Amino acid sequence: MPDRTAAPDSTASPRRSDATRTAILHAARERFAADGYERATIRAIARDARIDPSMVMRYYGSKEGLFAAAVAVDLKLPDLGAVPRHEVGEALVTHFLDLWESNEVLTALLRVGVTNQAGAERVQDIFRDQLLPVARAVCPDPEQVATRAALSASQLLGLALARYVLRLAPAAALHRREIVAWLAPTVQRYLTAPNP
Amino acid sequence: MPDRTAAPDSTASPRRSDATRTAILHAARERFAADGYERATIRAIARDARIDPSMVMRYYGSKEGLFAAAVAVDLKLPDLGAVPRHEVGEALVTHFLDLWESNEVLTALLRVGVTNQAGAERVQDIFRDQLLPVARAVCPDPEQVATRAALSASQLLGLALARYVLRLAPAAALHRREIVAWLAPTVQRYLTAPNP
DNA sequence: CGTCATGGCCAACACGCGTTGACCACCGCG
DNA sequence: CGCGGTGGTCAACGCGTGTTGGCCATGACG
Repeated sequence: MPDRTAAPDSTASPRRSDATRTAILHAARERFAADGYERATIRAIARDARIDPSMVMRYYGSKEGLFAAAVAVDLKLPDLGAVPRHEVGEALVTHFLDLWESNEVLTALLRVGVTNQAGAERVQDIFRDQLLPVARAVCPDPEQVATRAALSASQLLGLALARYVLRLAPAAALHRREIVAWLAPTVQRYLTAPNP
Repeated sequence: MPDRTAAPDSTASPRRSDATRTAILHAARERFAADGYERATIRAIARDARIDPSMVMRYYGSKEGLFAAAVAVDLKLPDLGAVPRHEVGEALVTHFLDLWESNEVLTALLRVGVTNQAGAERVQDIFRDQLLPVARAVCPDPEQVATRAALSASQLLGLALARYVLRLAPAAALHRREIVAWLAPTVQRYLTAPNP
């Protein structure tokens, strides 16, 4: 039996069950995003995908396995080295806004990361493997890259938290361009300002 | 039966059970902070408090009632009107750092607020009743108070999220004075800068 | 046509949960 | 002394959970 827990892409013959697999993943992302890890039950996910709960176990092994497959996310961050230096803040903020609004996988990741140890580690991985390298391309002092990337992450995650998860009314009411106007200078300073 | 669900302080005769009540609240805050709402079981909280689970029900009615009692929090925010205008950012950041590090109740509130509807509403209440009025004392344009307070909250919550909940390594490693040095100008700008 | 892997459903298991109500021990007041 | 309220334990209930294994349909292939 080949390892079919990954996304049904790339090489090799497509199976008849690929539609079911993606339906499960889709429903899982929705439920994890809406309910968090514990309250997103396999039974509910299976109901959304119109299949039997035991199929989820067959294809993903366990609830943890399903979660891991559901939040395997590529942020597709732009190469900040190719962006004018004084626009990196704006580039990052707009990119993250696009991500949050196009895809519920980030909401799922954040919700689960807050409650679940495995989820938190997933967030740490993404920070280390995807955000850190991008920050490295733009930070002045290599020793400060981690700090500056973490500060940027704190502001970007904090806005997503207030806006998409906690739904603080004024944060949810902000227009996209307002968010960019306020946050871009902050991230810009965190990443490129010479000094604290 | 008088309403004894609140903290055992203020007027009226202290009961013999007050020690148990506070022990339950203490254990509840620890568990909610460490595990979130769903995984913080009444049984585990009772075990920590060395009593029977049914006592929790007697004193707090239900798990929801226990949570409400456990996260009734007063941020004790300083009067920003009495602070030099160019120091309000620093004052807020240091105050919040004190809060997060002295008291696990904020961690509990954040963890539960992310997973639980009632928890999210609690955070909204605190934002509206405690942070908004303080921001009003320092914001230039009254129409922008809510926006500016929400932006400040996003940065403060975001740092707490990265540092105390997700435990991103570089955010957890930051020294207190570094956090103040980086975040104070951000919050200062959100609250008092004339323009986006 | 037979056969066998594949996709899918159903029924059940063991477990932990929030919650309930019956029961006991003690202390203070009449 | 008696007795009622207060603080506390114990055992159980009903429910929903993740997970398991057995059974059926179907379609590709020899």
